[in-house]
Amino acid sequence: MSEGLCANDPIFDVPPLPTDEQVKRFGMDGDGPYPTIAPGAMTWTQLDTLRHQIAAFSHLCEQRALLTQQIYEESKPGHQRSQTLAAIANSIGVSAAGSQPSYPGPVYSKGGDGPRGARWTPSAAQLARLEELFATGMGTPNGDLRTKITDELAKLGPVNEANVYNWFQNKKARTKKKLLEEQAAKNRSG
Amino acid sequence: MSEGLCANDPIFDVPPLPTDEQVKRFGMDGDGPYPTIAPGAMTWTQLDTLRHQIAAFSHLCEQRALLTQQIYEESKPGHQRSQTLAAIANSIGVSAAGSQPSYPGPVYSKGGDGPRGARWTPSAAQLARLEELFATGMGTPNGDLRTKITDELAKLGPVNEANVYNWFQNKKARTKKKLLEEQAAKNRSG
DNA sequence: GGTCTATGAATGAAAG
DNA sequence: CTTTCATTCATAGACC
Repeated sequence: MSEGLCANDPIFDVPPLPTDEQVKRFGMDGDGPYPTIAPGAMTWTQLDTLRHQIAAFSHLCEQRALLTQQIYEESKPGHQRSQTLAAIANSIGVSAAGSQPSYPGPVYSKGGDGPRGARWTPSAAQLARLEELFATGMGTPNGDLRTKITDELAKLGPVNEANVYNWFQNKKARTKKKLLEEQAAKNRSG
Repeated sequence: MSEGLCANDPIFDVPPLPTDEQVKRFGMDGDGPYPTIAPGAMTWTQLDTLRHQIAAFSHLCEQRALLTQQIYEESKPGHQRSQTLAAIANSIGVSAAGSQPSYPGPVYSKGGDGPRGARWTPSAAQLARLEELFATGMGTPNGDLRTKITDELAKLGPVNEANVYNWFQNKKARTKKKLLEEQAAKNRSG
């Protein structure tokens, strides 16, 4: 049951869910075919529903991806009908990793105002992955985790750890700020 | 912990997960902050990871839905490609047209339909007050001060905190830029 | 229909 | 983590 979980090659591992055998032995909350052992713990139905939920979202995402691609393709001038999975995968993920990461050399040490380096712009695929990770509730990653994420993103285009760090910092700060502003706005209106 | 589950109007209902209190009383599998009671049952980490995974899928689905809608709308009449489409496509990793934005687009309008999200235009009275505040040497206001200013300006017309924040940011940057240009011009001539 | 300019907004990076 | 800076994108309005 635990193999359908990581549809998207997650950064962190998902511990395997308990097997049916384990559940049978130790029980959920007794609403299933198995005996009650730990009342108050997650029930069998809940666990099963979670699995379904994930499967459903996964399926939805997949379908929407196909649909989106199809609509997009047909909206182009000389559109081609057929769209292979490989092509879709290509459009979503693998873009040619281009040139150098181009992290602006720290400017502080320079006496005058030297020209700053060009700033990093996440590729579409990189942004998608970052958003996904953020949606997951992940905070600013540090240490090995950040390195791991950077490595993964590097397969999708130029990037370095500082970029990843900054992105999460900014994302978090701006999400929070937006929240506070909304609260203030609510006070104003109501 | 149990409220974040059904972010996207799920296909089927999810029974509430056990509350933290329940978990505390009856325990998961001991990898969390709570005592082990039912070894073999789902662990705290597993539960949490499931929630995160669902959140991520949910986010992806949401973005893809927006994209689909945008593409559809813009396939009508002679609509020009909007920044919104590019931004969303960008965020979920679908490569938008041949145009390479090279810069992630902002999203003015959050919703798909309804009045197109128009950008704020300060009323004459608001602008006067803003200029007045800026003339006192005030920098970009934050926190309570920004809320206070926003409240005051709100009496003169529609405005929100982000508008105030942006106005000061832009005002400062462009004032500074103008100064530098004047100096440069002076150096050239003199 | 154009393009030009002023300006609101977004965001990576850096400073505090 | 919070605040600020620098740069860029995108749009409204003026004018042609």
